[in-house]
Amino acid sequence: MGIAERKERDKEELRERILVAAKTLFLEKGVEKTSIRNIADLIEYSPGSIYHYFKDKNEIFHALHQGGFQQLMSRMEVLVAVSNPMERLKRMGAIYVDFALENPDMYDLMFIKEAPMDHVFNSNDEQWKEGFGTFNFLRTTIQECIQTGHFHGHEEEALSFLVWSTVHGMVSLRIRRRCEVVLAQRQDTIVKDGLHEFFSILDRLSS
Amino acid sequence: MGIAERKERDKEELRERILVAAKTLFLEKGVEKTSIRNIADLIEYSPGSIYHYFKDKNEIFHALHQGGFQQLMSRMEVLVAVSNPMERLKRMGAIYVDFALENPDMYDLMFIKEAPMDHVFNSNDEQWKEGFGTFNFLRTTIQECIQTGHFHGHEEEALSFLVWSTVHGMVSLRIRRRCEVVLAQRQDTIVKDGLHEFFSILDRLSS
DNA sequence: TTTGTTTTTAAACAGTGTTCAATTATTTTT
DNA sequence: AAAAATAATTGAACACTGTTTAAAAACAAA
Repeated sequence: MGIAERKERDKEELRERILVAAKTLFLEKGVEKTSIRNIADLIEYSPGSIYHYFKDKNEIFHALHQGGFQQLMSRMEVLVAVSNPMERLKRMGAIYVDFALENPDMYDLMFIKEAPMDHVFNSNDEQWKEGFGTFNFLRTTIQECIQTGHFHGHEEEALSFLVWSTVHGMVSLRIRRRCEVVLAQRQDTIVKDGLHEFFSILDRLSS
Repeated sequence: MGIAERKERDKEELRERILVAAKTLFLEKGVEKTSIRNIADLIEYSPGSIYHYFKDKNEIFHALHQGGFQQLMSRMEVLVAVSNPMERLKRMGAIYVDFALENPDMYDLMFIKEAPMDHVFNSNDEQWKEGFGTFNFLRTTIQECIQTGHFHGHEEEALSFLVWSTVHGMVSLRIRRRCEVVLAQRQDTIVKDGLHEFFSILDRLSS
């Protein structure tokens, strides 16, 4: 019965085409300003047919949201080879910032956009555990830092949140263009410079 | 000619009523989900009449945006009485975070939403100087910290950006509900706890 | 070829921001 | 006070939006 399989493939292919079109438009014009009709036009199908592949617009967003976490997670994989937890922590920050600055729109989708977070939260799919996993990786790294004598007197969970917030804050201020008004002359380097300051603070806390 | 003045006042009053209604709805349902018709309903006028007082929905947003900066700035005013720059820096962070958590939608409007940045940037002078002023206040405070022997080896501008990013990161992750999935059990306290960790890091950098 | 199932479509619904000619209210001039 | 001029307000219309649904088309199985 190769026919059922082929139909399955065809269906999966069209689903993928919708996703590609949606991603293109989302990253180009933003989620809010992209309509189902825009997506339908791009793949040359009727608006209604999209609802055969996705329950609603949120589900399309959700699918792309997941993809982003997988990308970020895969970038982090090289870090398992870094045994020194302080070194790993810093490299993690650099990877995070690089990912955000190289894929600002995807980062926006993942961490900034007013997203259908209800959907993400309610979907009991294993899949958003990617995001969970990335944060947990940060937590265990910081735990190791504490175990090896760094960050004395600090609480692991709150400190992890603080570290995440610091890198997120820098890239999101940059992406949402809040530095432009206030730091016009060094827009391009300010995030890297800020990260550098952050590293030097971390180093100072080690000794 | 008191009539012209009275008309002027009446016009200003209705403008204000539109702003109040818009703010109520924006903070209640979000900017995107508030329609001009909703605002018109609330003040019992027709949708079209709103366009006599504001060019478009963005201009309403923009007016509120400005108001937000003035609010934040006025909260900061008590800090001129704090002479110790390190103490002032910490109190500043606390005020910033409190403002954000007490007015999450207004904060969202000011620092997270992407909509009106072109408008803010293009709108001539005065207006965004509020924002500029607040950041400059942070910078001079940090300058004083450096002058009094703190943050040795750090560069003032990048460090200021880092500090801003840290508090912004925490509150924006909270406001955009990115902690919920990953820090479900202590959502309500995580920002305060994170800020506490931040303060203790700052203290450690002082000595 | 006929039946049954899946995919696709066009039309419709209720909503959106915005524009505009027509109406109403108010002020100024005669 | 009546007429003219000006300003404020309206409701209908336009071109969109996300989503639903009955009907049509496409296709597989009998």
